[in-house]
Amino acid sequence: MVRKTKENAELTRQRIIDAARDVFLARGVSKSSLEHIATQANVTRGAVYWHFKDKTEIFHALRNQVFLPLIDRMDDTLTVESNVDPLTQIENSLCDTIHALNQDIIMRQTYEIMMTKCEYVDEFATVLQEIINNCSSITEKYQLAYERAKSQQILVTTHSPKALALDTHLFFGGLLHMWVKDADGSLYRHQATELIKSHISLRRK
Amino acid sequence: MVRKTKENAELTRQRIIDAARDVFLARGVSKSSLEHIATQANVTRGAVYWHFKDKTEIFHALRNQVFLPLIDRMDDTLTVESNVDPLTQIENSLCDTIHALNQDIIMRQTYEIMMTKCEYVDEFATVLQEIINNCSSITEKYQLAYERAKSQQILVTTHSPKALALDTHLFFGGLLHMWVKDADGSLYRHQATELIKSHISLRRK
DNA sequence: TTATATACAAACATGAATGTATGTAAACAG
DNA sequence: CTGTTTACATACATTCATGTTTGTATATAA
Repeated sequence: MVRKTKENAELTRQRIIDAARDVFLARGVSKSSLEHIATQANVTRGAVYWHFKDKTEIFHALRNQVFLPLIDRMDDTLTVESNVDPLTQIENSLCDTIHALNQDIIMRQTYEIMMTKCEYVDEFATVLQEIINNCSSITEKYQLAYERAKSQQILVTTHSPKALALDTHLFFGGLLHMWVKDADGSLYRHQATELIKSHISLRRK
Repeated sequence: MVRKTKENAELTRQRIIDAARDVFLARGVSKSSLEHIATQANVTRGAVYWHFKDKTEIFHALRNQVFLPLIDRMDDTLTVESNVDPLTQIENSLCDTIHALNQDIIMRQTYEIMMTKCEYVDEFATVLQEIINNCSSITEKYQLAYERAKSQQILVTTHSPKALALDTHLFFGGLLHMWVKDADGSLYRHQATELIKSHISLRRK
């Protein structure tokens, strides 16, 4: 009953990734065995080992499916020439991410895994560096936007675009962490966009 | 060669906790076996099981040794009647925490374990709730301080103390996360206090 | 001084998880 | 139509972690 067609094989590969997300979320990455994942995907470990070298490879596939598109998206809202002012651009970028988290279960679960169900040691330690690098590039985008805002004279004059960019990035990083941990939504999720707007309006002249 | 005196036993207990911190940091909590911890502490698993029920109990002992004093300390800087203005009080509270992180290896390592080397599932899931609760109470302290600042008319008038408190808390949460991840210190650690001062000065009238 | 509880070490039993090796039916190429 | 490769399932070997049990020397209480 084996030897599926190519498309069918790709489908089981995706099923394994989806299963891994569920299992990682429920048991944490390190306590998830490949047997758990295989069972959840209705296959055996044989199939898992056929498609992936080990758990780490599944983890990266899982992560990339969500984060690679996301980075592109943030770039879009921030760098594209648009008719909205730069401060609104930043605001939109942040709100857009929150909106995406609200809509997309997969994205939500993936974030939760990365932030509270994974230990960044050994083979996962490199991910931390990737995260740092991403943060730096995002902060630069913020800074550029704030500089545009400054030249348009809609920005407070007391602070440098760089300092404001870092502050915004740290604020949003913190918000994401609390958003994820606030599972019932009562503390942060329900007012996330308001917090963002408030944050941005604080630096509008 | 066994049966130490009471003080001596308490000493090995502490040695086990210290060993666990090292091992957790290097291998992550779930991949740390009690054998690893015992070896690092120069005892056998027998000693570990004598002092602790299981790994979870070591984890909590580890955590409490750092976080219980820390919470008290934050309360002190924020609530004590002092001669500095409330905005400076908040600033000092944040800077004080950063300063403590810089000075205290144990605190630094414990933070790192909690933020990047632990999976919050099963028995650790309750810790997440504790974290949320702590966050809420800290945010309240910020809010009270901002309200005092408002009544002293040193606060920007455009934003509510509550919104500012949340923004500050999210900023600082984000900063702590990046501080911990920025192991070589080049990106966030070296300018942490400046970022805090900049953050606070943004809301000074 | 002796009995008992303490503070461990050492041995044992069990259960999992991993990686690999082997088997196999069906897709696909020629 | 047939050989080969694909996409898995199954079986095997090994390692490792856990919890418990038992042993034991010594501090300590009575």
